[in-house]
Amino acid sequence: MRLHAPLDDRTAWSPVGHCPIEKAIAVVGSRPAMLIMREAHYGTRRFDDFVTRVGVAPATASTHLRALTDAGLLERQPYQDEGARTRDEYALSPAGADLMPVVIGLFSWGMKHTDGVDDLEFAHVGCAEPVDLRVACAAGHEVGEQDVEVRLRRGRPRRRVRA
Amino acid sequence: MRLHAPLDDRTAWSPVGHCPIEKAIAVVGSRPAMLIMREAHYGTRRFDDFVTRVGVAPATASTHLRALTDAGLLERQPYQDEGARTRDEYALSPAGADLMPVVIGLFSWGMKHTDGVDDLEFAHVGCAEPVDLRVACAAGHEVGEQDVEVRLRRGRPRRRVRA
DNA sequence: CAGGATCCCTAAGGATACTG
DNA sequence: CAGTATCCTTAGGGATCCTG
Repeated sequence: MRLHAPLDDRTAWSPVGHCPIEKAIAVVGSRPAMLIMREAHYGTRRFDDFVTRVGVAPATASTHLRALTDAGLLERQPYQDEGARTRDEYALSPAGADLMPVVIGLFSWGMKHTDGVDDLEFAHVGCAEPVDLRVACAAGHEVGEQDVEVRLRRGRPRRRVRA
Repeated sequence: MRLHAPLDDRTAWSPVGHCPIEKAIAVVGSRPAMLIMREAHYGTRRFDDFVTRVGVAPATASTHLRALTDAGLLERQPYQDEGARTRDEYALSPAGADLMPVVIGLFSWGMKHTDGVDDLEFAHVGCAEPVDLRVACAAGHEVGEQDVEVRLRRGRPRRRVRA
């Protein structure tokens, strides 16, 4: 990976404060937040399940579930078990689902580069073949670390998403 | 995303403690660590550049550069400017380069779902087309959040990487 | 320039207990 | 079950100063 001119002039340009990675980290950069998102991707929706399966204190779960909901990654949805009052569960929003590549990326990296007892993998439900991430350009070329550069976006500025 | 049987029995199975994502987070889960890895991908190699461009205190940079080196994501390489003594710089190791999908994933998510002034994108050096992540199976099918499941790996256990 | 050592300080998270 | 409230503890990180 490299930086395209004029970004490669690092005396003039620094990502500090205006980097999308920093902003993403501000939302899902903590351990509880990321693990809650993992669980949400695994289909977990209820408070107590998050507490148990993530392994955090209720207060921590509460804080982060709220923050992730406020940030738009989770959506509160009412449900009602028979004989019980209505409660809320936390479902993945579209923005939360968009985090899937990051979840898979961390998972794959951990499987490959850390030691452990895990023998897990992702699979395509349709054809049962293993699933992996690919980094590719719009022309379809698969690219490695050496073949990518960061550049200023051309043309019209991207559409702003209203909060 | 879903969990394949028997993993979907969450009373019997929990990822707590043996999840590759947890282990990945233990290494790059902090803000400074992830931003240092971002910088390493951008080509930054020298201590002071990390301090400046990540925006952390020297002590913090020192701590995390050491931890990332110990974890095998960075490699210390001696260099010598003319008239100065030899010093070390920190280069991306293969394991560090393997983190590229995560870096790109966080970047893309941040660009799409957070507000900001940034107009950056990744491009393929070869053909200048924009680069993005794709989630695909071995058969080549591109898959979305609904089409992925986590299952126990079949066949021979994966090769262990010696430390 | 490339760090190590110290101090300090705050925010994050665990434990526990309680409520609707 | 789904939280909230309170307390407590610690690790992370900033600031500052110092060294090779």
